Amino acid sequence: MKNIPRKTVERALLYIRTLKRLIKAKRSHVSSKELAQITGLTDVQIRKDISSFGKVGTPRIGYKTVGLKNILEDFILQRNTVHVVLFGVGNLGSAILRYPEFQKDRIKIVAAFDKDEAKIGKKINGIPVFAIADAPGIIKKRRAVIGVIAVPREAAQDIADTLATSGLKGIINFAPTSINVPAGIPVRDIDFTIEFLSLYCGILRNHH
Amino acid sequence: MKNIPRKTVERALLYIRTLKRLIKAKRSHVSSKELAQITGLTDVQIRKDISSFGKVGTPRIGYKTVGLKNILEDFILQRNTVHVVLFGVGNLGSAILRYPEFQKDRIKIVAAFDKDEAKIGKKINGIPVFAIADAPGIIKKRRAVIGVIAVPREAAQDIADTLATSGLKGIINFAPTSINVPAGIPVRDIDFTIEFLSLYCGILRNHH
DNA sequence: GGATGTGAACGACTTCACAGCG
DNA sequence: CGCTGTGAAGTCGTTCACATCC
Repeated sequence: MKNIPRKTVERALLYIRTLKRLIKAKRSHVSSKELAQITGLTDVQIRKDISSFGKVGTPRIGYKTVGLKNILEDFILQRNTVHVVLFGVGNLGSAILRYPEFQKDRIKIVAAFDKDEAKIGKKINGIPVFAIADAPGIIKKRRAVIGVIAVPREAAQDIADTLATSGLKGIINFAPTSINVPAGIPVRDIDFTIEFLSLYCGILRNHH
Repeated sequence: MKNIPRKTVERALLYIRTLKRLIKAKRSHVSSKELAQITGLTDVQIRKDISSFGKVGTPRIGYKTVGLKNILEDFILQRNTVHVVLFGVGNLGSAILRYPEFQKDRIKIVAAFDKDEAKIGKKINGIPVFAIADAPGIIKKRRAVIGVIAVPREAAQDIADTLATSGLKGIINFAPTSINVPAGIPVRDIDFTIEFLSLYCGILRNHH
């Protein structure tokens, strides 16, 4: 099988989620057109995406919901559970620790870290909070793969340095700043300010 | 001036943020190369982006930090403050209400809404919480432009319908589901699960 | 006939190579 | 020279048109 483009992977995760819902609703088949309606994409795009995983649909009938879900999950996620650690148990960090959708999707936050003595030793939503100095050991012991940065901007780079040397394979960065990490460790920035402002710019442009 | 591509706009917001920091550090000029280092982009990309706003740099010297910041802000944001309303004062919603970076960047959350009677009438970080039924009136009175959906998945579509008929011009959707809105209202999905899993997929792929 | 699957055209964005200028 | 600015080439992703199959 060829290399799947990143965008296709992202949409595939969306298809998996949609298929789960359809399966729960006892639907045995679904067409690309219906998937398009639900996801807000086009039917061609969906067929193109799915075709990268092989010929799995049947003309005139569509895709088997269960079969397609399994194919996508096997190929994309390999049925693993993703172990995650989080840095920064502030407002945003706590909200992430309590985010209810992760368990359903094989994401497990296995530890949190903060510099605040008052928080260390506590549990939030069952997840223990440790001192930052303990991070490397716990990351290895709990087989964490992804690190989440939810600390204030000023502290982000320090944390990123810690992460990079602890064996984590990827970073989600909520801090509103670019962080420097060694090549080979992918970073996903989730920057609320940028999202809000760029949406606003788009609105301004459309109204001339 | 031509139409600025969306990606360029997003990066321009990043440049503005970086320039502010440089200005605070009393730097009068900066080269595309240095901006590239700080932001993690390439210098060519930065010159290309900036050139869409006119010829503002001087060869051999670089860009004037203050001048460039003003040009970008004027063109992109038009020096407005963006008024935002938020739906869903749960863990994530509360964290967004308390997010400290918004004020610095001309984003102002002017009201929040929740269906929970216990929360209505309270203030969080100075932002009042109202009943959802009050949304259309308050959105108009406070000139809100963007609505944020931070409610559970099941409630997201209902809220989206409310938003669309209240005169809001754009939506930020944190709920892990696609929402249907009338054409002409742009939606930005910020989907934690998708971000985590697609990062993980990329990691899996790179390690074969 | 009505759906999937796909090479080809198209479009958007990035990178390259180099012109221009202080 | 060193840095900006930019047309051209290249890359990536989407859309189209149509062949294919039950």
